Amino acid sequence: MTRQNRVTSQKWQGRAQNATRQRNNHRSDDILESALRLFSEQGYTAVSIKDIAKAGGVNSALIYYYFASKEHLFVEALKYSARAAVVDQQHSKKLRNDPVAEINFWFDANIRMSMPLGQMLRLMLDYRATRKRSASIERLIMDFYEAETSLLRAAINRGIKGGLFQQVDTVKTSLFVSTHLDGLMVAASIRPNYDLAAGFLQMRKILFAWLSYGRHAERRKSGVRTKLRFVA
Amino acid sequence: MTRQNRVTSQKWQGRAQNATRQRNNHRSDDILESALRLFSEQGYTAVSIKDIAKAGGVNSALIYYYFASKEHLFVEALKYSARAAVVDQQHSKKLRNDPVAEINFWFDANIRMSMPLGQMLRLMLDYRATRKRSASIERLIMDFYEAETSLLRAAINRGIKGGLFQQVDTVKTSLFVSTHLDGLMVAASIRPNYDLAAGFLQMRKILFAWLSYGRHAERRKSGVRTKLRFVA
DNA sequence: GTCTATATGCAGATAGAC
DNA sequence: GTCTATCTGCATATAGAC
Repeated sequence: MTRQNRVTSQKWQGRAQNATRQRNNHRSDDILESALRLFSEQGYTAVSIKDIAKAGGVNSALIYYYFASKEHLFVEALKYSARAAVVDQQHSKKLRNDPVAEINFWFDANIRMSMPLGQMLRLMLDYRATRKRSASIERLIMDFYEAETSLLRAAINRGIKGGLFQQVDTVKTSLFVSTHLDGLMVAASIRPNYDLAAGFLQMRKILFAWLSYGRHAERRKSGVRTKLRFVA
Repeated sequence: MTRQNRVTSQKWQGRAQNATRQRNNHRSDDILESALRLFSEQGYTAVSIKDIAKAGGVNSALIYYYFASKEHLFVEALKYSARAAVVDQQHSKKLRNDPVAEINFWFDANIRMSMPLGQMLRLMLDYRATRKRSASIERLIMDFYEAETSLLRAAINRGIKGGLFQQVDTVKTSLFVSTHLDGLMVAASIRPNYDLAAGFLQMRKILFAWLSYGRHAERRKSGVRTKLRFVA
């Protein structure tokens, strides 16, 4: 590693730490956003530094002032996309006593965030392709999927405890949904005219069927008539 | 298009037609297999012609004797992978009167073929990234997904007609499964230590729950006690 | 911080001997 | 059909003026 690499790397780490508290919208952000978009659209090797510079309206040499290398820029773009793709979990807290509404909210949030989610997925796939495993990125990926499913897992758990859902394995069930989300993203990327919204709807429908699978007989016996709000 | 391009292109088309009847294992097949493997592992732009030549044990110039360009080689590798990834549908015909067994067989076949399926998926994603839409490839992709789901759709249909399954939308349901398959493939590519077999099992479980959702009460009333072979 | 100019290497592709 | 040798251009990355 050259002297300049170390310097640039440290400088960036400093900026990254500040990024959360102060919203300094610098050229480096323009670069990151262009890089994220182009990398997710065309893949790492297909995109040149000059492409990114052009798209971001900056000089190509300036990229090397902010980032040590193309590789480094890619990693920072991946981190950037991870921050952008985390689904906002604030608004769902008021729904804590209604698991069905909470899960519906979670799906809506994922539909809204499908663009950054798809971008991040493509970058992660790209990352896996060429580059050797880095502990920090490995951690980033795991944390992302953990954040993605934690709300869902908690909501299902509350639903089970409240007697609304059957006793499913919450870890396996939320992993199932998370995997399907990945499937929706790639299907939307690959298949011509794939209806992403319909895909989400179908997933929700089948998930709720699964969660209440076997509950019908009981409900009928006990005379409880829960309205099935979630059936489309 | 230069003269050589046309010639090479025609020659290849000739070879491709013969490929089904006579198994002439030529250098061009070595090249295709190496190309498929490397493209699926590292992506189109990350792999050089010389990488492919080295992996296939041939001279890099020879690739241009068999293929007009790197682009052409990629497309042929995609076609090659599509042929390799089509799930064998012959053995399932004897199961025609047992939809559950047929669907279980279908899942097993997909697990067995997960490697070529994953390869093809990654190539298709790569194809979408840079290259402009080509009608023949567009067709290839649609045909592939049609072949993937047609057996499943037919089996579900028979299950419904036989009173085994509830009246689901067979198109939406099989699209759901197909989308989930994509999700399983990318999850296995991206996530560290992802358990692909467990993912398949969970999908199957939830699918069968969905297919018999609402049937329990009826069965209980009529006294029919179908053994739930499909529950793990 | 931002620019111009450029070093260096490797990629895709071709010519032509055998 | 298969090889060696090579052309051409573009990519990453750097030097250094302002």
